[in-house]
Amino acid sequence: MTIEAFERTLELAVLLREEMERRLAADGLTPARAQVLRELGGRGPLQQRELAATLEVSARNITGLVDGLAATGFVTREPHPDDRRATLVTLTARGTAAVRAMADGRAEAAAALFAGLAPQRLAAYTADLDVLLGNLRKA
Amino acid sequence: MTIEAFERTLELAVLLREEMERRLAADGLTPARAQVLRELGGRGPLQQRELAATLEVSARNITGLVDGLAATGFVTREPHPDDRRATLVTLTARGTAAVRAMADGRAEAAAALFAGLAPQRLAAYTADLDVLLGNLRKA
DNA sequence: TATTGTTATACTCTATAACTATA
DNA sequence: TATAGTTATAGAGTATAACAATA
Repeated sequence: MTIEAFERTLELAVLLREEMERRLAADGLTPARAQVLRELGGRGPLQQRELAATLEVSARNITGLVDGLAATGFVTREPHPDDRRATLVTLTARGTAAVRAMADGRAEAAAALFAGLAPQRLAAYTADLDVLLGNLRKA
Repeated sequence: MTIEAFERTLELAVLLREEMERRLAADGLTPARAQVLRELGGRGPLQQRELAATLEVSARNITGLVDGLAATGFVTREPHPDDRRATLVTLTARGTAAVRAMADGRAEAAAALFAGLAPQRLAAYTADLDVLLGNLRKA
């Protein structure tokens, strides 16, 4: 019964997304803006051009996301030292704290999600996901 | 390593959502509009009020979704026989065909997703998801 | 008075196209 | 000429609040 498993997988995806959005909203963030912060947290200051390429999104869209993050104090636009056309999107102290809080929240959510699943089952589940991810990437 | 399993689960959720959206877009539908069609397909004509309650979304939002579906020929607004305030959102022939196509597409996507997973693994995976769903609903 | 659905307004995410400043 | 980012414009999903028609 692949349909049964499929429906359940979709439901998990929906609930998980809602849960993550709730957590972000509590920090004053949206999913798209949070993704920008995560990139900056992992790679340091980035040009908008680089953010657009990484998130696979239009340059216009990045302008809006950075506008929002700047207005709420998570990032600043700094001049690029070598290219006066470019800006370097840079985390503020608040932005850095948010990145850390998101990572902590993720670990906490992970522990809560898999609570009560025996280590063997967890390992089997992870291996199964690899198969599914492989199938999805082929399609 | 719950984090590992968690990240993989999130990635599956994202890829699955993208895949489903691609399929819907090919039929000229968006996820929110498709959800309206699915409800109508399963339950017959519904008042907008009922759709709002089912999708857990504002009445204003339903107005917009039904506007879009009506403009693209998937549904019509029929007068409610007993209540002149209400409208009955009703599938057209095109809407009915889209519901059927979506169900077929879902079965096909399910088969493709779980290809290569032995029946025992599939059953174990489904059981594991039950645990995860239970944990999520508690939170 | 309460309910159904609309108009008014607003915010977020997304896109393409035209434009400015700089390379 | 090409690139970085903006303004202009548009569509989709979401929300609250005010309002008209009807119960």
